Amino acid sequence: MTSKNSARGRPRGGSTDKRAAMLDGALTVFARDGYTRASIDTIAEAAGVSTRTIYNHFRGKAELFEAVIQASAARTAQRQIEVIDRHLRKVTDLAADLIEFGLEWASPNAGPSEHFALVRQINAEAAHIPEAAIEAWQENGPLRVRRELAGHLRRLSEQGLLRVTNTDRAAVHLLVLIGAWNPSYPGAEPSAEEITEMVTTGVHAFLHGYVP
Amino acid sequence: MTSKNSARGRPRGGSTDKRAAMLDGALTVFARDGYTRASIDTIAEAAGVSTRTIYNHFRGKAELFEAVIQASAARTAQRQIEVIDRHLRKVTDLAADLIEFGLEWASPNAGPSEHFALVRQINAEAAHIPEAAIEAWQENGPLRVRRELAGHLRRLSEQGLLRVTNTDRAAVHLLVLIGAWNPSYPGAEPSAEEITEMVTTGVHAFLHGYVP
DNA sequence: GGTGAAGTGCAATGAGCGTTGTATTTATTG
DNA sequence: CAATAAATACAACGCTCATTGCACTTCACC
Repeated sequence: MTSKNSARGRPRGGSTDKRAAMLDGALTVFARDGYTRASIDTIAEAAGVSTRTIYNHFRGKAELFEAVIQASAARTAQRQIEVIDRHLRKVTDLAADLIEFGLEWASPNAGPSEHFALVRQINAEAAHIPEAAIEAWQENGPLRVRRELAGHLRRLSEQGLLRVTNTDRAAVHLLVLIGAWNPSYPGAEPSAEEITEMVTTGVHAFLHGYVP
Repeated sequence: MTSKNSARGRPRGGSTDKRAAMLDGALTVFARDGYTRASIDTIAEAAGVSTRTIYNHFRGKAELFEAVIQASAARTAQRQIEVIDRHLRKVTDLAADLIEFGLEWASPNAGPSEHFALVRQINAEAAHIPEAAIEAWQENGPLRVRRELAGHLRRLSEQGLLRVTNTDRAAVHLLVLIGAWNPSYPGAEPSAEEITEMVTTGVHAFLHGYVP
């Protein structure tokens, strides 16, 4: 959401939601331009704050970047876990429920697409990010989500609906299958029909495989 | 150094393998540091040439980057297609052959790991690369490889060993399954045992799925 | 041996950017 | 209203880096 100060005026004075605005603006710029290309001036403008305020809240660009990573990962993981629980808590028709889950999972409104652009930046920049920050991000983000999904798969397996030995591996397989679409070029967003086709074929492959 | 004269247009004064050296060095630096962070001086040092020579061969940093992308994609696609054909031309035991294919596919000696680091850089930088360059890369690289794999899957389907309706989709599914491992953090290379487990479970999921 | 293109070393230019200091302005609080 | 903390505008420093020009060297080939 945009803060009370975003468009044209000059925000002044003491308010503490500046931090959220800075994290939001920095997410936008870091996701689009990457760490090195993103400039503090651009981030400050996107956040509606002055560059000096950024340095009053964070020790520097690197610390801001790590804060953005943690914040975006936590928020996205939260939303993704909600999607997982909503569709897999009570399963009546396994294939249908998995497809509905996949559709909401792959639809862009589930999580901000900026977050996934940021993930691409992290994957590219991983060698220049402190290992502790990477591990914290993995733990509070992808790994946490994956464990949640793995738990549901284990339960479904105990109910006899699935045959899973390695639940973590199965969770990874399901996630990559419902997210596997052929991009004409990176950055192109799939259409609604492409998402539907991707999810249905992915779920079908996850359930039955390709052997007759 | 070894002076190698090829039949291609030969320059008068110096040796022509300077260009290959520049592309190699630039690949190393671009893959590790990314486009923005990589400096021309670092690339020149890695290639064993002077910075001025780089500007005598390429109009600038951007053109060098695009040349590196095309060269690395073409070379890697060539090797990957060889791996595909070698293992899938004659299939005796489908599961065993797919596993052997996946093992060589996922082993780092198949293609230089620098190439995949470069791909991560491309995915992150895609918004700042001319669309024509992205499309050329896709066409001569990933899409070409994927079509080759899809052709084999179609043949196997016609032989009754597989049941594939959308061959391109199936190729994507196979590739993501044999490459789906849980990274503790990006950049960590999987061990030989982890690769084996990843490939075998991936092939098994591709063939049979997770439903009893 | 001479020639000319390719390669090299050096220096300089110019722009962009992270970061900091300082004086000023605003909003909150007692 | 006064005091205080937060936010801002402005300017400056220092550094990195892409790019270019120029003189010089090297090497293949006539």
